[in-house]
Amino acid sequence: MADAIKAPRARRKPGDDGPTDKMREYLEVIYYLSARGEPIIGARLAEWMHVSAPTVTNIVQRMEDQGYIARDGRGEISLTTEGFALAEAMVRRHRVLERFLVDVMGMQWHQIHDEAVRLEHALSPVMEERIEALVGKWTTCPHGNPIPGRMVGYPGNVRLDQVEAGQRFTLLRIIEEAEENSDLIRYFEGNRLTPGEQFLVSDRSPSVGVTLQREGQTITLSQQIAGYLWGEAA
Amino acid sequence: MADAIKAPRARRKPGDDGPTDKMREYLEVIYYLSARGEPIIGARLAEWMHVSAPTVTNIVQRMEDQGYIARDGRGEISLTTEGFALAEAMVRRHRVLERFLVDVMGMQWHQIHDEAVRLEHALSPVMEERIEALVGKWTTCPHGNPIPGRMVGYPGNVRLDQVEAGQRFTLLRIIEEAEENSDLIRYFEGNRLTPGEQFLVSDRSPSVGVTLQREGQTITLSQQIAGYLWGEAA
DNA sequence: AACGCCTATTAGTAATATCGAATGTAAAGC
DNA sequence: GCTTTACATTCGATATTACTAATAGGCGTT
Repeated sequence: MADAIKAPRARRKPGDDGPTDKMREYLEVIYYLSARGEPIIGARLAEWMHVSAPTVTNIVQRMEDQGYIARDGRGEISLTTEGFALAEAMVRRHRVLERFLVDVMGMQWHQIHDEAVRLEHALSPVMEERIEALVGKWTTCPHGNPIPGRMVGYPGNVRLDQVEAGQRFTLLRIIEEAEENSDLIRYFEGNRLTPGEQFLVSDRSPSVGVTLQREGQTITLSQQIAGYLWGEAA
Repeated sequence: MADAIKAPRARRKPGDDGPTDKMREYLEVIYYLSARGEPIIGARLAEWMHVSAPTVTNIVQRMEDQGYIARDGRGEISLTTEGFALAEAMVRRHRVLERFLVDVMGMQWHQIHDEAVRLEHALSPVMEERIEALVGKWTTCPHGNPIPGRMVGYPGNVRLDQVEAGQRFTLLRIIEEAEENSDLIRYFEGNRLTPGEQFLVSDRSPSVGVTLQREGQTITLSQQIAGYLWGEAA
């Protein structure tokens, strides 16, 4: 009867299939960390994934066994060729989805990251293709992060927490690390700290943070928050 | 850092939370079986879910413990009030999603059931509300099955395999049981066996099945296949 | 050198979801 | 009445994802 044709299940079976959904999530996070230039260690992954250290050890070991990541002597993690391809595919899916959620579904800036995380493991290739078609020309996600494969040589690699006082700064992207925190995203949106905006960096110090000027408006951000905002300085 | 606000994970934790995603899937299937009027037993669930009998026993017992279903002396399953509400919410989500996948995403008839199964566990309430808004006035899924809460007193409760020869039959719905099989759905679509179509039932016998006439076209369906097509007879 | 922090790993446990094998049970057929 | 078939269950096992508690290494400060 109706069990003649069987749709493949999302969840992986026992041993030798592909990476599990969770592994894909970890790969995606590793991609974000390496884009930020931070050392990729278990403790960082534990923070991102909101899990304990042993949980990370466990999964990381399995991912290493299956050849998605490698580790040097000091435990630092890097993506293998295969792992990188998988990670990039996830990131692509995530950012295209975010664009879709804003443009087609009419969702709000601060809602889309979590929703994309929910959905990105549940899309069939057909659905992914339809979404790609609907987002059209866009080359970045709504927060300004480049969609892999749709953009080469992305600018915006200057971190606001490293811009000299007196320089002009054009905000181009709010990095993924900040998107986890929807209150923060709401704050950015409410204060027009969005891709494309320009500022004068009037002051910077490790203790106070970064002070921005624009049309009579003054915004002071902590060093940490400023590190989430990347763009161009001139 | 970015772990201040934590999005709730889809997957359930230990004991006392809500039903797991898998339990929700079983509840949905139980709803379909009861709509068909079939006895709801473990073996049917095993077929639908493509799992072994022990797997069903395991999950069914946990669902009973948690009060979503009840069983009579002979092991027949029924939904509790709470289980029914959960099941209906899943079915609603599924059918609205199918409509969305056709109308908004431009997907094809035979693709949408599987895709909806994938996605229906990954939608946030916000996303669900946006999808509802986009499908507008519709009261049924693309296969003609009613969306709970959007339709009362649905007609189309006559099964084609029980229509007397000589009667006219208006096809109104292709039941969920058939949707699993995308080849079959493709066949229905290719032969214009779609909701709204009218036929003359020219012949019916247990061995041969049901024969339909329309504008010089003759279609013969097995009893089993005809049982997937519901509508009105006159 | 000793203390403490960050990090990683082991060990042990748990929940979920799955399996195959074996066993029981009840209805249906002969 | 015996057998077959369908169905349900128990048992033992595995994979994945998680936790806590305890252990241990490295590195910097006092």
